[in-house]
Amino acid sequence: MSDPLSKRRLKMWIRLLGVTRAAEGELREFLRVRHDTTLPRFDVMAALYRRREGVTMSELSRMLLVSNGNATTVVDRLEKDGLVRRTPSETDRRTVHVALTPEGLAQFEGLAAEHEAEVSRLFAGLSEADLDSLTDILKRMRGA
Amino acid sequence: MSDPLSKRRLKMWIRLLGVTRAAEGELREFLRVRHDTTLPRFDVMAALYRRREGVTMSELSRMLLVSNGNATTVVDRLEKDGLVRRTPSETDRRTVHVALTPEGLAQFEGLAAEHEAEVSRLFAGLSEADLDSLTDILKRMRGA
DNA sequence: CGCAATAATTTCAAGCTTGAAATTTCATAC
DNA sequence: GTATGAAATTTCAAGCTTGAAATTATTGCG
Repeated sequence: MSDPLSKRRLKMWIRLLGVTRAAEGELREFLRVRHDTTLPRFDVMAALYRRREGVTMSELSRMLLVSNGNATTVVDRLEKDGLVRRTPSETDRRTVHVALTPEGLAQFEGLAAEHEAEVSRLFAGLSEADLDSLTDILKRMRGA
Repeated sequence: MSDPLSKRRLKMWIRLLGVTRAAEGELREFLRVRHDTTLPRFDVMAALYRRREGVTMSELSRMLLVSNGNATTVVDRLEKDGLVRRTPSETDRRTVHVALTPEGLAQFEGLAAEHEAEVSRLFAGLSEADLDSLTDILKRMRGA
């Protein structure tokens, strides 16, 4: 199992983790300093922005790859701040729909463009060709 | 700022985060189920394994890209379990050296090969050529 | 129908993580 | 040599995260 290919995959994973953590750190600081918010809050709002009609708690945690309990607490805090709203489902009383409030939508729209610019700045070293091959590889990694 | 290249970089980042989180989730489960440990504990032990002579707390948190306070608490727990040891520096009384104990070393060596195999399994879809271009791109992302 | 299995969500304890403040020690510039 | 600033570590409060247990609701099988 410790063939050269396996070792290379391990080195790649360590490198990948380093790049991701460094970028997350920069984005976290950006969100904190410039917008007084956090990465998990941003992630939830971005997911709700993409699905304007709202999602269930389970869908939300699947989208973000976090546990149900985690989604609950982040949504709790956003709801207390008036940025998202829970609505009980009409057809299934176990289910809850979450969506951005108008305030949440407004805040996110004020954030999104700057966030995109920050991400673009972080990865300014990547050309179109880099993005082509990287995207191709990432797609195949996800499937594996 | 919202040119097509910027949008592509953002999509790539979201995809990258997805791949990383999915892999982290699998590794976390692997460590929990098969070795009764966690990702941050593993990360610390792996860093100390690479630097067998020991590192300072500051070096450790720089290596892992975590805050000093975080390194302190993870090392606290590992020390309580007898897997790492703190030693005061002889030349600078502010500084502390951390290193694996013999027990820590033995445990990590029992873990390392299986961990590598698991990582390799997770990224089995990547060929040598993929690793070439991916490594090249990741190197340039880190510098940016 | 009745009930067992499944599903959606929340709750909970434990651990992780950050960023800021506090503590102790060292370096250096007068 | 003394004070001022910088550095290494820990502490702390707050928030994040997990995984398991608890709760409530639905489904489907007999």
